[in-house]
Amino acid sequence: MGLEEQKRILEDEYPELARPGRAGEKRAETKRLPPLPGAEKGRVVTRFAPNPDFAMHIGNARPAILSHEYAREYRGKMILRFEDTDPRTKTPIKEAYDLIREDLKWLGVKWDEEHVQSLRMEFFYEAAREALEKGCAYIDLCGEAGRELLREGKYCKTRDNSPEWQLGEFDKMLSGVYGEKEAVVRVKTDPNHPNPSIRDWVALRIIDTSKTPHPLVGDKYIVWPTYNFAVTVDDHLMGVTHVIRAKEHEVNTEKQLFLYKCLRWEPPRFIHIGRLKLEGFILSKSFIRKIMDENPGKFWGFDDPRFGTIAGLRRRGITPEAIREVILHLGVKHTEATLSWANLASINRKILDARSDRIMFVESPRAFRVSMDKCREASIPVHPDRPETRKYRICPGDIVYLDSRDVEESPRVRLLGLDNFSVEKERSLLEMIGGGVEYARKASIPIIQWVPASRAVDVKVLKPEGLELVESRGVAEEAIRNYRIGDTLQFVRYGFIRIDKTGSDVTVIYTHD
RNA sequence: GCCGCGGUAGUAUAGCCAGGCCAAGUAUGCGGGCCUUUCGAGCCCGUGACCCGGGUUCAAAUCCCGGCCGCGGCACCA
Repeated sequence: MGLEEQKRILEDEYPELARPGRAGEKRAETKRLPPLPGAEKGRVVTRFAPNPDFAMHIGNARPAILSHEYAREYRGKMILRFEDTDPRTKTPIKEAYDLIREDLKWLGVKWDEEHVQSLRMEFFYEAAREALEKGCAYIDLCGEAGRELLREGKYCKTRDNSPEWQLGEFDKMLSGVYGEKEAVVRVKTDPNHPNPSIRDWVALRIIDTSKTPHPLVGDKYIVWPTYNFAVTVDDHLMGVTHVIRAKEHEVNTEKQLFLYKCLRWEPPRFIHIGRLKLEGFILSKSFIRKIMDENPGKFWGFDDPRFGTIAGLRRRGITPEAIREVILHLGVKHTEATLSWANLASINRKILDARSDRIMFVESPRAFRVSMDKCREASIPVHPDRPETRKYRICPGDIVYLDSRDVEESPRVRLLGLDNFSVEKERSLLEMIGGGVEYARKASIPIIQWVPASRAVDVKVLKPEGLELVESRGVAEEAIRNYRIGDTLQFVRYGFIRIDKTGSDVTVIYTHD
């Protein structure tokens, strides 16, 4: 069926669809998120609560983007809260606070409020006193034995002491009377709960910050809230209505509900989503740390394009729009999802296509002398959707570079924007045969990219493949110098790339085809 | 081992709560075609799935039970 016929049928049968549309418009109608349970317009408060001990990866981006999207959809607000209450085993990294802020901004996630838990310690102490006073929590002075007792469904006898005693002991904890592991605040749940970790879970513990100082507050505090306690208190204090977090928190939700109930706080709605993996990429913090340690010099840092970190994807040329679209498409499903690279690349390609200028790049270049009757001007479109072109004056005897594979595959080629030639490999000669683009089409002569030798720039292409970075070299039109680090381009018939380094030669990272 | 959650095409997702309009929609992938001075984009056509077994019902992807498989959790981590 010819195009005209297709158009006619479309217009006859579906006139409402026949209006010319652009790719962007189609994407605008991306699927909507399912409604938030119990949400009221203007009263939704969500939060994204990362631990600043590492850069963000695409898995963390999921709750961040969903929290933002829902807040926006319901005209509510979103809170960014750094959960840095463990200076001992998950020590926060000072730089990570900014890295996360940067990544979020880049992803288009805008937050309305920001808090840092290590700067809110008084609130946690206050809440602890309230819990102690109301009999929702107690001080466990049994040390290691306390945990053992709970494992057997029993508990430390201090559980039954009066609120006055509890408050008194809490002050002693704060003033440094007890060392690590000697005293701990527990929330009363059910000492016989089938899940032992839920039995009277720990709300605050002592961390000797003279040994393991906190990057923000040093050794100012020794009594630190645990994740579950800090989260519950802050979600309540900040009026969070909807918590969207990974499903590894399901048990935590159950723990937290005991506190909400005892303190008569209204709990938010909890939505648990599955973890997200990206095909062919490593996301795990610990694994990234490990391979970086084991292979000094091999990786570039958090933003290595071989990692599934936000910074890595950015450096590779993935757009925030594509990440957002993919994540919204995933929705709030409970199951684990493995994002296929092909899918991400496809969405990204459509976005990049519109905004990436075209440059001719030749991999493994081979020089050919042009043989023709007179000088000619070649016009290379900067972008197929726009009229601008780059002009090259090519004269008999000039040298051009062609991809050696292209000349292997065909005895005749059309140099894009110039003319048709027959290839004489032995003499490294291109003999003009003319005939225009119509002839090239009809005769199935491949239209290939080429680079004038007099105006070629050396280019190094780095292609991430698993844990390797495959390097190849070639030449590109000198027009590549018009672009800066961070710009994306399409190398004609090669793929999309992002400029990573400029200098005497140019280093680019291969994004995808 | 113990607790919890889930299983729709190669991948991802819609539908499941409120059973029929679902011989299952969409994206991507794959095959074919159109268009095009790129093997890109766009357009058209095609391909391909309800984990298995029982039950309830006039009717089940949807509800119930069992099995299998997958995932999460079982910290004084977040």
